[in-house]
Amino acid sequence: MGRTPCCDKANVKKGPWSPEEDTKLKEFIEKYGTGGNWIALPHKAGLRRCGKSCRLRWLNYLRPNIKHGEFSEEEDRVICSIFAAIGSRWSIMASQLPGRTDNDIKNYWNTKLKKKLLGITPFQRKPHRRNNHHHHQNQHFSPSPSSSSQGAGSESFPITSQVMPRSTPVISSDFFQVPYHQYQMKSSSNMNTVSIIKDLNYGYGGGEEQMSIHKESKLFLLGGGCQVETGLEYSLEEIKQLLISNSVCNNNNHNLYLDHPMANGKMENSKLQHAPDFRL
DNA sequence: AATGGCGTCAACCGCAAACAT
DNA sequence: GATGTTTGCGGTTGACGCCAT
Repeated sequence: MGRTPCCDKANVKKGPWSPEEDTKLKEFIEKYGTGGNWIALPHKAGLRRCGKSCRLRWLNYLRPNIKHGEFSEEEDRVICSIFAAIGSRWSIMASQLPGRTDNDIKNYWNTKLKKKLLGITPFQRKPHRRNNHHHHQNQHFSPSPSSSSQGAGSESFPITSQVMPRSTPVISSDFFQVPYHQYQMKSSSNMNTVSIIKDLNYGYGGGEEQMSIHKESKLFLLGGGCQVETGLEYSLEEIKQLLISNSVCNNNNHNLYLDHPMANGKMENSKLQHAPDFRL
């Protein structure tokens, strides 16, 4: 029994959206809303598109108040902070950055910010001009020599309050796989710190709360059955070191992952299964 | 001028969680 | 509680444009 397809793949259009399709989708949603059902929406709106595709187009591009163009240093900091704390949780980052989408942030991280942090200078090129129906999107990050390593070692990254609801036990990126339970991010009175609180209500029932921690990088707090709060302050230099060390692991085809009940059986996560044994 | 390499970004894919029945 | 459906997420891919040769 296979997975039921979300749409009739033979009859849906794929690839870039035309301005006409954009208009149709936008007008339909503005008029009727999504109706709580993306799967049915394209048919109602007269679009030959998969519901998922419509949703993505709306969320990443058409919905109001989407911010395109260069990221500010403040936004860089937020992204770095969250990445250092919990890894590639793009949607959480997006929730911290009004107008930014997870896709945007992911692209920005993968193409620019990561390199920027590692000291690779990716910004010599002039910004691209995209093709016709994407002309409106690119005001690329303009290279700013001062933005890459300025303040390294002394600056830390502020972040505002956010509860993080998801419970996937392993996160990954091409740089990292780091563990987390469910955490709450708190801003402290000192806006330059990020606090992450482990959610006590979230548990795997075993009482075995041991986790492997990247000690040097202040990556995570340990539970041991009680709530622990740790103020995390990441400097650019620390994040850079983190990237480098994980990059090394990555090059050796090792991934970092947690020593945790979910990782030791219950979890049938392909990422875990493929992760070679490399425990911190 | 031609073209191959590379960077960027929108969009797709597959998986797991959340929700509905 | 079991099963089916939809949504949300993160990783990956393909198309496109710029740049160097």
